[in-house]
Amino acid sequence: MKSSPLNVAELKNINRHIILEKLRLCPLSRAELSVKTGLAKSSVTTLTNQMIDEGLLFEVGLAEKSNKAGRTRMLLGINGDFGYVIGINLHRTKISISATNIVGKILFEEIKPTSEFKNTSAAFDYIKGQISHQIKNAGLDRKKLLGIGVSAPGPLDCEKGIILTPPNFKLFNNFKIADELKAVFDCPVFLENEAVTLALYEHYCVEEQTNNTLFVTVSNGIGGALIKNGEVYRGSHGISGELGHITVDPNGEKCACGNRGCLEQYATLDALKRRFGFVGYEEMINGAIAGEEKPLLAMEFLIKTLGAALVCAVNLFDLDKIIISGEFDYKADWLTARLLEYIKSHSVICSMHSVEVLPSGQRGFTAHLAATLPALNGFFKKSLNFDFK
Amino acid sequence: MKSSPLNVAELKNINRHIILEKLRLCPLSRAELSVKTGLAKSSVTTLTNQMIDEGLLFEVGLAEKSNKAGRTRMLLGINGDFGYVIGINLHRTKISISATNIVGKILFEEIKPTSEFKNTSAAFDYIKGQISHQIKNAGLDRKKLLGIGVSAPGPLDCEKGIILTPPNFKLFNNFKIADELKAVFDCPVFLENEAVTLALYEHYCVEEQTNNTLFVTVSNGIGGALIKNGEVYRGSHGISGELGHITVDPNGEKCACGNRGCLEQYATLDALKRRFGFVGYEEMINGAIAGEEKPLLAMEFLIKTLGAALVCAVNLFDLDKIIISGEFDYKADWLTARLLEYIKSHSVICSMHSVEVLPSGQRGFTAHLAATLPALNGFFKKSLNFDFK
DNA sequence: TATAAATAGTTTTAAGCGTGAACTAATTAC
DNA sequence: GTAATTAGTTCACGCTTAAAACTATTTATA
Repeated sequence: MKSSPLNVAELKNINRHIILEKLRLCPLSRAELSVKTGLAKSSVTTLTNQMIDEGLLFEVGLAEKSNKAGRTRMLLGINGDFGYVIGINLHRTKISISATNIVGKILFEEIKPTSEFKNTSAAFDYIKGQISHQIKNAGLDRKKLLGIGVSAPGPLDCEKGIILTPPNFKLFNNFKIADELKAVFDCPVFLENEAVTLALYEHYCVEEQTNNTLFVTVSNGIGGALIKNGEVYRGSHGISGELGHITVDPNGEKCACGNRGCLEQYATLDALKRRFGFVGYEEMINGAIAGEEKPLLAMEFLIKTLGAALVCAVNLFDLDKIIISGEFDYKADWLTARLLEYIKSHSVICSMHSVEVLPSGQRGFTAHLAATLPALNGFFKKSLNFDFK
Repeated sequence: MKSSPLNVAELKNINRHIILEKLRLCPLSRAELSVKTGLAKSSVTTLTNQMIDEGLLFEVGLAEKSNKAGRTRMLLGINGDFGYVIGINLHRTKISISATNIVGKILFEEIKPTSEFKNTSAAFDYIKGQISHQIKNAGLDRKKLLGIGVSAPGPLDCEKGIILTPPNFKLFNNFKIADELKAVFDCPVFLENEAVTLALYEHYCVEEQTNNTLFVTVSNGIGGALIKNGEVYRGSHGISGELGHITVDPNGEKCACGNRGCLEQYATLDALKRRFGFVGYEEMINGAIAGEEKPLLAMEFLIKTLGAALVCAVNLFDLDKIIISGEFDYKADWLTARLLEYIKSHSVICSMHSVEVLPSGQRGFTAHLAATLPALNGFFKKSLNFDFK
């Protein structure tokens, strides 16, 4: 109801963030910033010098001489030491805690199996204790903690920061994790599902200019995260992207969700194992690539079911990029090429423009580090959400 | 690539629009505007007085006395005479042209069958001529034309304002209607599909606070428009919401889109007629309400197929409201109640929060008038799209 | 009827913003 | 060594919003 109008202070804040966003990827000179942001040279000088004084930026050094006439550019970069963010990845089998500074340098990481904790308070005590301990251990300034990101299995209430009632994950049932962490560490807390954090990774570190990307993670369930022009699309309640419950076969088995023949019953590794009797995905995909009959059958089944759901998503969201992550992200080119083929021949959208299907290809980058990204994103986007209504 | 940073002029513009947006629904006093917008009283005075000078606002009159101490509020309202917008609805069978002023008062409307035009230029000449003629006829000032909205059957390139290649609609094949109209009338032109314009109607004139609403129109095809917090969700290419091609039966008939068993083959009036041999929808729905066996069977078929697609949309978009418009918007309560029931028992989302299914209930308000809304929306939202990147 | 209290709206003043023009700084081409 | 070119700074200016003191108008109360 109440709006957030703009005053001059917020105006400045917004322009500062526009500069920050430009510098996130690589150092730039003041002159380049002026061109790229549209701000006057003098304004860039004022703002950047203030940010340097505050320790948020620093003068990286003179750019290489360019054979062009004129003074050499002084490159400005984001000062990683300005602050750091923490990522907590709550997984069904393990809890991980990690930290990176604002330019993504890893400061610490630690993983522990969930089996070690007998109840919520034990697990949460561990989290609190470990964060404090690691901050001290790494010699970090408590005041420079800019935010905590938490990724957890859905369903979540991202806005309120509550882990609702995830199946097979009783450890944090109905847990107000954002409030709890805020109370202890006095910093912004961002709760997201794992697909969203991985999608943010793709946006932050891999992609240049994505338009409308669906990030699909396949594990126990099948999650989807939609990123539109760098923004996470959220439904009414921050849930959205429940890809796993697209109907693949209206006459299929009953699913816990109330529907029949949901994608999750067909296109997960477990489902394929059950149906086709494989042990691991490597066996399946290698066999399929080699052209063996049985593995090919299984993969065709996967392509047909997952493909059908993706066609539905492409038609509804008008996607131009789909990124596959999770269980099937191994020798994934074979799968993605065939999924693309399926989508191309089954979607109306594809008659109008092209769609890409890509493997996430970030096996070096673990999901637990991605948990830091919502906090990083929060820092970089901070105070940009002024409201029109 | 290039950003649009904020300067003080744009800042003012934004705050002016925040005020305008508040006044769109009902007159308010300066004091109330101050509270609702968050702007200081003095700022509201400055801005509103300027807008009054420009003729955009006017003093409606003193509010009714309220038994409270203090000076009586002077209500401010939007001055309808400030300007007007034109809406052109290009339908397969008819072309309509209409105009309303900025507070929605109808200034003129005219409908003509498409059969009267033998080619594109004849039809477009008619449109140009009629607009000019009607503007003159109604005694309107050409300079006060604030924008033209065009609704047309998809596929469209809304951004570039091009009608692409709609099936069964050869009259405007690959027609750059926005450019053509801009050249003649020198004002902003907004091209949208009909579902979007109707959804905007729902947002502008009916709803108070919608969050995530899917607007479904059923006619020859089945279109969907998603409105999130008053913004139309657009996919990568302004298409999105291709609800009609959600797969309902993977083993169904081949569809022109390349897929099998698309919703459009089941849940349109034509499809139901083919399958169940009815003449009109009235017959079907009245029979179903009366409990007759055959009509009930047909309606159950409709509920199951349309319901399945809606479940898919609910799961993906995390909707909280679905509005049904078009062919089935007659005695629609019966249908919407049953669709809701179906969705509730088949969607994961519904286990977390409630979803509404409503008939659009705007049969008084014709689609051709809705064509004005993109232009109106453009006027009210103007210059609010500053870019972070 | 007078007065206090409350609310609406205006005026004045101040602090802060981005900008453009004029400036200095540093480099290359000739 | 000089001119041309690019990078970056300084400063006056016009603009913004906001806070405080102000006027205007109403109700409650005595």
